[in-house]
Amino acid sequence: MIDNLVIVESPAKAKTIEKFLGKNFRVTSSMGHIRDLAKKDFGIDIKNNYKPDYIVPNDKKKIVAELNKLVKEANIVWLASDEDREGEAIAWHLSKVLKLSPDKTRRIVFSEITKTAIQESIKTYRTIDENLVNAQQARRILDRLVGFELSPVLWKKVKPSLSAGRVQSVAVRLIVEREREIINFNATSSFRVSGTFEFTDSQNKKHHFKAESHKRFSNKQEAHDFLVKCSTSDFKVLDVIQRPAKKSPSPPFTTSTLQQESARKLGLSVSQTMSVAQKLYESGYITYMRTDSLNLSQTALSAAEKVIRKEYGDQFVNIQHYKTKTKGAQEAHEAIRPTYFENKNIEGSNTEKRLYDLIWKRAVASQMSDALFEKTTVNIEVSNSTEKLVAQGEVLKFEGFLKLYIESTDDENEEESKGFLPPLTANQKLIAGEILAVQKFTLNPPRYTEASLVKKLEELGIGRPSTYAPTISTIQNRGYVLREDRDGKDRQYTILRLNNSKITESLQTETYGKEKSKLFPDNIGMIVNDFLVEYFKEILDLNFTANVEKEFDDIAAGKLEWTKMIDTFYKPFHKQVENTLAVSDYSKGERTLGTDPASGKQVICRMGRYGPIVQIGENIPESNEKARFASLLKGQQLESISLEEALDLFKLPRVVGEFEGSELIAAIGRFGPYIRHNSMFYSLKKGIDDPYKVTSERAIELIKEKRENDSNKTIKLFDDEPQLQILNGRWGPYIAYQKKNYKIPKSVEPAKLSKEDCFKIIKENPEKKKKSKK
DNA sequence: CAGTGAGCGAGCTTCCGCTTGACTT
Repeated sequence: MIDNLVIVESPAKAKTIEKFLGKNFRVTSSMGHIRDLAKKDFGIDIKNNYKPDYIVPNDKKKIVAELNKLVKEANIVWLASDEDREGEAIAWHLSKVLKLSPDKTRRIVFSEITKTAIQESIKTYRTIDENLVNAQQARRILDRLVGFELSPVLWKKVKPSLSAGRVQSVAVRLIVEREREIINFNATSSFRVSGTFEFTDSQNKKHHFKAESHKRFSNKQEAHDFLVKCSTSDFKVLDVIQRPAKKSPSPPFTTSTLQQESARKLGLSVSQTMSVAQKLYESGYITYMRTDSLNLSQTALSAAEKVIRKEYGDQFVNIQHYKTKTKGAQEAHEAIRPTYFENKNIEGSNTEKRLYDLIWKRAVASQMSDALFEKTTVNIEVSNSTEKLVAQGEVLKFEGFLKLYIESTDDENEEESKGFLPPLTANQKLIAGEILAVQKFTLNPPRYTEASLVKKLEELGIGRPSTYAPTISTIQNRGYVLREDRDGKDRQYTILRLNNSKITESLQTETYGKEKSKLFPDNIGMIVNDFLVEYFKEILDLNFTANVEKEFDDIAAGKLEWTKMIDTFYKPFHKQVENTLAVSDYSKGERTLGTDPASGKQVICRMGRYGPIVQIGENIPESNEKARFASLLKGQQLESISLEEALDLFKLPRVVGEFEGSELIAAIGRFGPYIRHNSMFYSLKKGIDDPYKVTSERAIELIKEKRENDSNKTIKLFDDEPQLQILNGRWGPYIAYQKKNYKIPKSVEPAKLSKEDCFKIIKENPEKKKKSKK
């Protein structure tokens, strides 16, 4: 017999709590939700006032069976799932599925896992809050209705297997719209003037420093005019303004900020971060990693305080409570923090250690004092101009939390850190050194990274800590969005240089637009987005989630009937679905690019069966006219391809010449440009060869080079067994036989292997397991 | 891996949020 059975959501949490509760309590876990809507017929009886059809999914049956067994033995069952909408629903589903009688069931909640909080919750148990459960049911059913009605519309009107939903479709929209802003962005430039100045102080010591113009000069002529004035000007200090400044530490991590910092500092993707954090949590090193709360428990605060006092001293301590500002935050947990602040280091993999270090530093720093600075601004008078130059300096007076932790930013063009300024006073005469006017271009809005997209979604109140990583994966798996690097492009900028009263002009080259691990919309993402925005404006609205959340709050407060809310939403929505099916065309992102100068026929681009294509002319059976097709290259988008680029696609494959009686053909394939000869493929060299221009001489050179390499590749052949080869590969020597490759054990010398030895290795090699499809 | 693009149609796909392994590489 079990006196008290406590059910929480996660096994790691169960283990911790069991320690706090003593012998009369048995703690187990439900592993999250144990029931969900059936997939058949929506799992909702729409005609019967949206009656949900809940089932226990197969992978939860085992857990439910175990729980049933434990419940039978228990006197009292304590439902201790999280203190939020989903947690309340989990408790309710448990009570239904396990058929818990009200007299032996108690609902408890605690928002931090500490002994006092848990013992307190046991004293203040309650019953299940039906209103809160109804708010969750409304949330669940709304998501199911939206997802399962919209997705099939896409199957019929765009492409099978696509998906749409309240969260993912808005995520895709953000990326598509940002890309269009970037495509339509026109960089403008202006000139920024900066110079070095020199003076000698009363002790005869020389100092120099840098200052720059407040004003940006809109063109070269204006900048030049200013430099001309400077060339005959005297310079002196107009005034020196000093003011104190401070910088406060960031709050401890939530899921979203952890994902952002871990991407910036450790280069991890959103899902990598979560799986490493999961490991740390299961090992008991950190608190729960899916949270939107900034709160730290009293116990945690005291522990942090102790560490700071010991390691840095009393003046570094500044214990404070952070308040969550995020829309729709549910605050069922603490912020992410080390379980034991005393543990500065942990055991584990390299990545686990580094992520733990980040979490530890961030949590400790959040309880440390502000960093104090003194900022100095020096205005400099230019005698021949009304423009002033400004020098700014910053001196750190007290390190505070900066001793431990500096948060990174996504801003790639952050101001370089301001340094120390020499002691300047008003009226100090200055001698100008070199003065430069440098052309600076405006920057396009930044593309999203996985982590900055999570940040944006969180700001909009869309999605939850447990779904950020899966959502980011879904939109990539559907092909809506690609995570890619892009090479930068070169551009020239002008520098005007004033030195010894002479102005010289020079051109320099800079790289811009280089991208690393950024999210780009792919063709299908843009087509789906445009379709959904056109026909389902309300759901694609960035505020849709925030709007329905208000109604969920009303349901939770008992002010609104959940079925009524769903009905008000569903009736017009469903009508719109039917209307869309009736009126919309098949959506393939078609765009007319212009006319082909050679044939005078129309050139269009669109989505074809195997991907995006360009098409010249049409298939007209009566006149025997055939359309010509060409696939877009990787990286080209239907959205932005020009007529010229489209026509270029038809120039390949191109016959370059002849060699050994066979044609040399240049083309571009999946792995880049190549030369085909006798059904063999020879890659063109990146950055050197151009498939449109490559000559037959160069092609033959490449073929000979490859043959030479291939002959070095061969270690041993067998006359009586031509299929068997011993070769040298990228990872060392291997055996190739019937299109399969086999590793050669390190202990043997490849060249000495006999035919029999090879077959023995082949036989002993374990058959590779087939990739199982989920 | 080096190309394709018509049309028919059975049977399938799909949501968000709460969890942790079971799977590969």
